[in-house]
Amino acid sequence: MKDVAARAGVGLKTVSRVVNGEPGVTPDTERRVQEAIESLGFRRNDSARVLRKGRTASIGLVLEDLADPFYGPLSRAVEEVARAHGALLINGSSAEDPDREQELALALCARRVDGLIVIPAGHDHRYLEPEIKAGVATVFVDRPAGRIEADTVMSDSFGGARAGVAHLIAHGHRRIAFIGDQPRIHTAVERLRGYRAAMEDAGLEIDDSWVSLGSTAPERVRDAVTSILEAPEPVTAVFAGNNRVTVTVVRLLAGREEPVALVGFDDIELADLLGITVIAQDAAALGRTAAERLFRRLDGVNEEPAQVTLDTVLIPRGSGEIPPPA
Amino acid sequence: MKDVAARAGVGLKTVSRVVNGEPGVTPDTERRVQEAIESLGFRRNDSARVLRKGRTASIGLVLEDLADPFYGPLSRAVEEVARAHGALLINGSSAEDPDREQELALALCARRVDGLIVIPAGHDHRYLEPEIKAGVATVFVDRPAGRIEADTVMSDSFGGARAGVAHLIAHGHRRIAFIGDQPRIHTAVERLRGYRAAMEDAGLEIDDSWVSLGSTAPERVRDAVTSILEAPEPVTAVFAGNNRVTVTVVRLLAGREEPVALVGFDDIELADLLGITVIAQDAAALGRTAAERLFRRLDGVNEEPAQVTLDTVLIPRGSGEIPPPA
DNA sequence: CTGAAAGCGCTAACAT
DNA sequence: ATGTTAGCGCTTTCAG
Repeated sequence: MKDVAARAGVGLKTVSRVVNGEPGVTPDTERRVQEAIESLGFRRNDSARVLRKGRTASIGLVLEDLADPFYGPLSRAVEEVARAHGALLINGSSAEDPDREQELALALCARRVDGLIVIPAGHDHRYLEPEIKAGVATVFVDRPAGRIEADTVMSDSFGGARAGVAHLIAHGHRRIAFIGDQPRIHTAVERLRGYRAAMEDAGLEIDDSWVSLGSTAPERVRDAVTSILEAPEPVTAVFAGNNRVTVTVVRLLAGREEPVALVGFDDIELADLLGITVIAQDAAALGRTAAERLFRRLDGVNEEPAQVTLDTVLIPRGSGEIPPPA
Repeated sequence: MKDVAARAGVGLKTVSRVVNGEPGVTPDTERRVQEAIESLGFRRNDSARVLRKGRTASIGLVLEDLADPFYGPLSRAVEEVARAHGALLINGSSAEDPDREQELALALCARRVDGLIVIPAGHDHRYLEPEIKAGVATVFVDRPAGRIEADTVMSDSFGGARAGVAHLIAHGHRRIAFIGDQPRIHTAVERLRGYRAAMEDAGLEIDDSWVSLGSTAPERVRDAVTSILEAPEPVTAVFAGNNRVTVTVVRLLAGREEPVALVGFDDIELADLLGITVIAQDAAALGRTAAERLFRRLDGVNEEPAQVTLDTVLIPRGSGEIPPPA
């Protein structure tokens, strides 16, 4: 910038004005400055600008796994909103590890992102308190924040699971398994709660052996489902707690003789062709809503932290409408 | 930091040393400084650090669509490598728009990312020349750079498509359609070239009506496939140019009486269950290789820009082994 | 309309 | 082992 000023024969501030499109520069000087910029290949150093202005025009997104198809549309929606506000997106995966989540979130804060969208892996977010106090707008998505008050945007896991299980019950099932993610994950527990509620609504007893929470690794899910289906009095239907579980269960059921009904939480690509009935949540809406909340805060709106819950939709495609064997 | 120094009763540099884990500080003073840091809730401002050090410990990733499942594993692999090098990932989608690609890439450069990984949307990357000269390590992935010399990591689109089409021919097909992405996309053209080569290898003539390049929007693909299949002498097999095309074609073929063979470029989740034969590329390896190259450059290795090509794998699952009607 | 000087928070280089 | 000084490249403030 100094060089540009020298070359154009003007003061530093004038260059700054031109670069930022501020008023108060003669068209003529502006042209000279532009020429100098071109010929020097100058490009403003945003780091310095940030240091001075205090705002980075970037937001951080901490998610669980960049490669999980569920987060694709979510990230994209966040990006879209960020872009509309002239902000860039910095993101990383926590891999479901609370320490890594914290490390990432704090690294983003050290970069002075203006805001933070977090899909929590851990249950204690007090480490973010100083940052939030220091002005980093923060919104939690998909799962609630732990031990702090903060904006949260989630899907209705409880209601969705309840509706899904009720659907199976309506189709005649009485013995229904629930295979979910690890119990430390909030949505897993909520969905299990929904399952229990639906069973209770119908006056059905749950056998403990029908319920299995744990890693979504294919082997674990396979073992769980197999042992449930191979019991003396096997279940006739399975409710799968999320997209990864569903995929594994579908593979498993495909190899069996007797049909087993299935409803899965989360929609999956090509689920229509495979006839998989699902409870779909709108990942893009989740991201969009969170990002919009974030930028509203950045624009100075000062409301109480709120919990927003988005509805899920039951999409019947066949697997959930299979009746129990006669 | 100043405040911390004051509170701990030490000099500025001592605090800096503690914060950065540099040697030359008594355990005792270190403790005092740590206490001051804690009680003040201090966190280093990386913007200032960047300004001073010239390195941001962050890299930019410009891809085409954050939500495309193909880019999930790729981004994740890049993130993994970045993380191993202590760098953060800033990313954005070009939405296949060259102007947006440029805007994004330059915005990232203005943030002074150390390196840039670009999945090109455009064909002229001379706009990056000053940046590269200024030291921004740059690697192109999935498609080649336009009008500049640069590292490039790609899958073998030509060879993959050729093998896929040869597979169909080996199963008896003579009339094979090619449905691909827009002709301005390098991989689309390469795959078409592979198709032509395989046909020529087998001494087969191609009817122009069998080939259709264009948007991957479901409507466009549907129209293209329908018109090809409804011709007087329809094709007996389809080669789909990428994951999005494949998905639409599968949906379409599912609704038909007479079986049509299909091989698709790119693997898809659940393709195994649907029995879709594909040419799989290793998206994670693409990202990993690119990122590793990038960091090798950042570590000062100075080699000539190279073009790396990764092999694809044919995965037979049924759809590609359907023989033509007798 | 334009410019000079101060300083954002940090680190490198050089004292002490 | 610790402190002091200068300056990274920009914007803000205030003076011309």
